[in-house]
Amino acid sequence: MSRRVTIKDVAEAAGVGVATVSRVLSGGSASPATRERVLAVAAQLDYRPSALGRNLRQRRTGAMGLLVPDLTDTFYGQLSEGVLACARAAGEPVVLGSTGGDPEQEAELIGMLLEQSVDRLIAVPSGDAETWSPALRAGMTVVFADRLPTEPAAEEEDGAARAADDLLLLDGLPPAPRPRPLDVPSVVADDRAGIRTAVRYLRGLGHRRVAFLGGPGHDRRAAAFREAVGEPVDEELVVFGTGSRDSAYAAASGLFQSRPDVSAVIAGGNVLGEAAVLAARELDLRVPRDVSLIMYDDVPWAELCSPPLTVIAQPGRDMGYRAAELVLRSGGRRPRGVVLPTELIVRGSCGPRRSP
Amino acid sequence: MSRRVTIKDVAEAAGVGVATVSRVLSGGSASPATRERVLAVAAQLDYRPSALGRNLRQRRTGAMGLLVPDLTDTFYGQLSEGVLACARAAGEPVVLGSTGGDPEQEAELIGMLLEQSVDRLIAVPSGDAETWSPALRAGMTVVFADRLPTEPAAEEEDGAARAADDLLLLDGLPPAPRPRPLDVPSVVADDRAGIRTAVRYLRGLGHRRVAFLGGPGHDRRAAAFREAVGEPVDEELVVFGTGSRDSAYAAASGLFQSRPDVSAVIAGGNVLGEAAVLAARELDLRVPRDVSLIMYDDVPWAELCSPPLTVIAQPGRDMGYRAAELVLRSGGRRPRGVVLPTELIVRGSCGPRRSP
DNA sequence: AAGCATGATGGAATCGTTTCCATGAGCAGG
DNA sequence: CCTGCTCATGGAAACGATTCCATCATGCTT
Repeated sequence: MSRRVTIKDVAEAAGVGVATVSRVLSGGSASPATRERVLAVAAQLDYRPSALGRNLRQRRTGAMGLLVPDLTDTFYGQLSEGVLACARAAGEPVVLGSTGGDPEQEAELIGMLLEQSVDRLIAVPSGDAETWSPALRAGMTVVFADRLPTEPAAEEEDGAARAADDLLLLDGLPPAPRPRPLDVPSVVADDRAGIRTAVRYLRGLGHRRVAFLGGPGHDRRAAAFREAVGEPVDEELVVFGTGSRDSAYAAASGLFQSRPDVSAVIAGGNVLGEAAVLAARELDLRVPRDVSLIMYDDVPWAELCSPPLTVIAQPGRDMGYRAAELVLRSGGRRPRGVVLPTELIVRGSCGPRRSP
Repeated sequence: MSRRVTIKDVAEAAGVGVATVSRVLSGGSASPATRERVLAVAAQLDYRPSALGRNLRQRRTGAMGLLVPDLTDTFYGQLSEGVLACARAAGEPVVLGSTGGDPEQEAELIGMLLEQSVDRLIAVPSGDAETWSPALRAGMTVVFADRLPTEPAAEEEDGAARAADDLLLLDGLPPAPRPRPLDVPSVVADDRAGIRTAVRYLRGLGHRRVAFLGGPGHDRRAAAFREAVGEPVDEELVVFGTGSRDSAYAAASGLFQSRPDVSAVIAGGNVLGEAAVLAARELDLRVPRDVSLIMYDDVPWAELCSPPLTVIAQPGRDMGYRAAELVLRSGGRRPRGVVLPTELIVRGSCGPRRSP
């Protein structure tokens, strides 16, 4: 097989120095005549610059990293598509990793990216600030999407509303700046508004016992839930799975069995929603007759369900795209956080509370 | 910020040459004393070898490429998870691209991977042999998953059964070897068996007019369908969408409207299945009373549908994992093609044909 | 004891690009 | 006509690893 065509070959064939070829190809200054000749020769030789040489010289990979918990989760599929779209537009490759929601795997993947000199990363974080400090210390430009790292046991200041507070609302006034543990931009959904709308909607249907079914990384949503419910919430009504489908199912099933008085459930993610539907069916609870259900993520199959699922839609694709934009525009000032709006899409999985 | 620790730093700190450090770190020979000292110094300095230098020297990226049509499609999410799992086990990064099912984008992404010197690629191909020849000419190790590239208008030899023929059946005798246009290993599902089982099952329920609803890359499945049906099949009953959800919906809706006599449909992928359910509902066709439905891919939400969908399950995750294994074991002899078994999972979307 | 084999070791070349710097040509102003 | 400036240009260094090869020490054989 023939050797790869290098810049040197082009230089020789065009009768110029390698420096000139490099300049022409990367838009530096050169006389029109030379430029044309070099371009012609390069095209004729089918020369493709090797990213390897460039990367080494510039001490960085062009690539951006992408870390998601699970590609099987449609929402992360959407988010990834957004990132990929933006990356393609920018001509950058994307190095993908799936953490399985496990901080340890996440840390390992971060190490791998570091070794690859990937210096831009979009992540749906699973670990805490400690997991992320190596990346930040190494000077990586990180943007979090969908979630923020769990805060390392910070003393509560004023309760639930805290975590969501210090983000620049997309179309609101910037709230008083308060230092965050990690100074990393993020792109997340407006969980407070989303959950509030959902809770109000359920309240309007007469539901008093509303439960929240969450997974890893849904702390902010749970907090928003507590806040929206207002009165001190029965903590038995906030249950968490660990991320796997099995554990989500167990959590949902456990909730339904231990608390038959809940008449409505908000699921913090589509995997949880799926589990809730399955668990309800298994326990002969009819949706929405016996229990109303609202789930996060407007995945395509929400409409196929029986009944079609009422959802809190968050723009997964946009989220990925904007996160990628943010990570690309690493120079200059950029907003600390972007909050994307959610939308309650009412379908058929919620009904009025039946009087017991 | 402090400079990156290089192999030279380690060498100096340990009082040895860089060559020795390199040898120690990559398992070459060295005296126990030196080895220990180097290791200690490296650990203390928190030295991480840069992939950049290594890659340039070895003229290849460690990374493996992964090209799928659409991450929003749960099946490709599963497949990707499989690839990622294997890659992680091998300690290799994965560069991801989403082609949108568009040969042009695919070609572009191949070019990008070539530029990155990614020399191992797992792909769900969208283009034909011509799209793929640059990659192969450049010496890339390619493994196709889920599909084979569309054959460039080869003259038919013996009709439908052809494409599926020259693959080494996983647990069968190797059929007579016949040259294929592209000599690329592949991992695909046993579509012939899968479709045959599905068709027989529907036949058993009394259905005579069975239609096939396909998308891009489902040619082999369509061929298997024609073969399974046996008698020369009404070509109006084999309809194709172009890959988008809209086009899938249009195809399904068109089929139902133009041919009210079809009593059962086999969808070649979960996006098509979804479209079929939606279209049927829109046209007030009840599943399975008015029309029976079998769809490819046992995605989690198949069970949530109303009624739960009978599916042809193919092991997406395994498919990805095995493809990755194949691409890693690029040295030595490896099977030309691996065919993974499918399984008909009967749920509730098929019923007996109603006498008209 | 001399010669030879073996194994550890370090210097230097190499990979393909970008970029710094020196050089030389061309041109305008004095 | 000379000086100084601009601009195109090419040589060479740098990036950080691997790997070839020469060197040297050690131990064993004859």
